[in-house]
Amino acid sequence: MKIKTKAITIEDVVRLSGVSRGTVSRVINDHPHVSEEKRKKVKEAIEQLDYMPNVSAQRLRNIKTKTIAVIVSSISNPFFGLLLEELEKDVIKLGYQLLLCNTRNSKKKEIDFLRLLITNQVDGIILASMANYWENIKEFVNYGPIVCCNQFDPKVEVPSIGLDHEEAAYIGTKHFIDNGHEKIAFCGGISQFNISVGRKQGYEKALKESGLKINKDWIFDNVYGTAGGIEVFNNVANMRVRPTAVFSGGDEIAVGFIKAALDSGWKVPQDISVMGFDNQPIGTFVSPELTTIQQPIEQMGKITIQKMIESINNIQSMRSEEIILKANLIERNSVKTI
Amino acid sequence: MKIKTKAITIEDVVRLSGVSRGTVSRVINDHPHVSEEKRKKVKEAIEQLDYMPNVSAQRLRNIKTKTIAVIVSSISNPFFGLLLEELEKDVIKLGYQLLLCNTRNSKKKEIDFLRLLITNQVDGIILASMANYWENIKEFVNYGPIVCCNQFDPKVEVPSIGLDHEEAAYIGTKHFIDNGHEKIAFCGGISQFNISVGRKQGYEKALKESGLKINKDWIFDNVYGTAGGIEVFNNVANMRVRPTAVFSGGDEIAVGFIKAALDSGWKVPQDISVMGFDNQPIGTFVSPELTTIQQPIEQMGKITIQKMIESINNIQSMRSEEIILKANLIERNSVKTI
DNA sequence: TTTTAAATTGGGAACGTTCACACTTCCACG
DNA sequence: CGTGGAAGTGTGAACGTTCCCAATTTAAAA
Repeated sequence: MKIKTKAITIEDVVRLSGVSRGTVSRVINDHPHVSEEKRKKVKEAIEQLDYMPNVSAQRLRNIKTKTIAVIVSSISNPFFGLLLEELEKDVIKLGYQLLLCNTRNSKKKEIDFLRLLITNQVDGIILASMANYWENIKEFVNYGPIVCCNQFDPKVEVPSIGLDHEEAAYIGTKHFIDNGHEKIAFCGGISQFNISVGRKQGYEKALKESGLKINKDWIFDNVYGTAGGIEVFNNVANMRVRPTAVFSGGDEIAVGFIKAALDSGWKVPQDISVMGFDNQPIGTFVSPELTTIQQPIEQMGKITIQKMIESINNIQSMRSEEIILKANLIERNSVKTI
Repeated sequence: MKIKTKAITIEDVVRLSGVSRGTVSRVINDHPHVSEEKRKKVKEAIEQLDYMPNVSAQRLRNIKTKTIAVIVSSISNPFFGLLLEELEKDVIKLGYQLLLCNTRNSKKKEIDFLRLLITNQVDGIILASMANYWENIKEFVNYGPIVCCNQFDPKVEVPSIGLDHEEAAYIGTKHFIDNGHEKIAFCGGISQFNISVGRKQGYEKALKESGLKINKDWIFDNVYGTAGGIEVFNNVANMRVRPTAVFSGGDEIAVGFIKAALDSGWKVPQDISVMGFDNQPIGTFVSPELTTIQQPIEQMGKITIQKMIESINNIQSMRSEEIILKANLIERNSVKTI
């Protein structure tokens, strides 16, 4: 390969255009108080030299990095994939870059990533998953904007954008009830902070509202992945009084449940109805297609970025603020309807 | 929030430790020629002040960013999710960061991202997907290391790590043949550069080797996603002479095909065998579970990072080099065996 | 015309590092 | 006891910007 040539700097532009460094800088940054004539000259010189400002120097001078870090627990989790896709799209439009921070739920890694804020390597951090308790993170708020996305912790002292999990579970459970189901089971998904708690409340609320009894045997906690769904099915299959419907805390759980049911010769939704959560692509790949709850990921991404930019531009605005989004019911074929 | 306090700089360490700036810098960078006594003093001061070097200043001085960009066409594509997970893991270990570049197959965006190299914003770029032809990208090689991962283009003049798609398709097709299948269909997947071409060659090679005729009607090109799989099934269902096995260029295609088959009352694999590609999680969520070809993503990530680091450290080593990995057959239940 | 304000322009200083160089000290060796 | 070289240390310069301030020009108001 060719030897990397010495970079073109602002001084080269100065020489070619015949104006001063200050003026060139003003042109680059679209500042006022530059005559049209010189502005044109500078632009031509920049064009001709294919000059691009050195970002490191700009960062050093400005203390702005035009970079935002996103902390997720696992990039390969499809939910985060979709969320990242959304965040990236919005962030790029505004001239920012996205730094990928994958924690695998390591508390230490999360802290290391948060330190990016202290060292001025990023302008802000989006916490899309949280491995530590807020107590252990809160100090970082002093070093730059943090926005939470996808989860709530009532203690959090920054803007949080997330789903109303209680309402989501309520809608789902209500959908069962409206279609004549009275014996409804609930899988809590992994009890990540208070997401599960909220969902269970929504589930119970819907039951109570319709005068249905809550049966502890039908509530499963810490169910995770397809394996978890299969396990739940095995439990259900062995019950004397079985539920006719299962609200599950994730599409994988639902798919696992359905798979186990079909494998045991059951018919879905005739013998048992199942509802997923998250509206992941898998839901349409299976038969019957999964009725599920959809998170408004696009909206979540948009608002997160908006709040982040606001926080970056006006450090005052970094206050506790919960933005709660509504879930959507996606009706497909895994729920027996009237 | 508290007002962001003025950052602690090397000068603060100088004052507290009572040595010179140069010595502090030497301690920070683990350079020799520092007495144990002063080294200790400096370390204590750093500890006490919780000092962290300003990365922007280091970058400006060093022209090293300790950041690597990864260009992918879509983060939400599960394959890239897995690959990113792997890349991130290895990169972090070496003290680098990962900048996420999502192109959505936009040629312009890809070019914009490649420009990060020119502006010294990253030390290197991993091209995990390629929206442009190599001709239009090659100039960027002059500005820093580029490594290709996940695809080959014979013209590419940098290290490339990828799957031997020809062999992968050969293995898959052979598996059908070894289990008594003689009428085997092929879905090419999206014809992304020469991936599809290689696969088709492997498919044809296996057939020829066993003296089987190639039937053009059974070769489907540009099939994509579950919808594509369904479409292929509809085609197959209407044939007078139907294949008994389908090799598909992606798990989604395979799942779509199976779904359509089951919906039409077919039995899989009794009535028709199906093989996927990529070994995505979906494959285990469906019934029958999908027999598929697995890409060695972990290995691919590891080697990619290794080549990238080599290229960064020794700019000479940036030459054309193809590293071809072997695929794995994952046997599950979607292929009728003898 | 004179005064005043605004627009335009140039150049020094600063951002926080690391590097190159110069200087001192120390020790080994003849 | 002088000499050479290595180890240890401090300081000025440089990396490439942007900001601030002062100087100059221009335009508007009186």
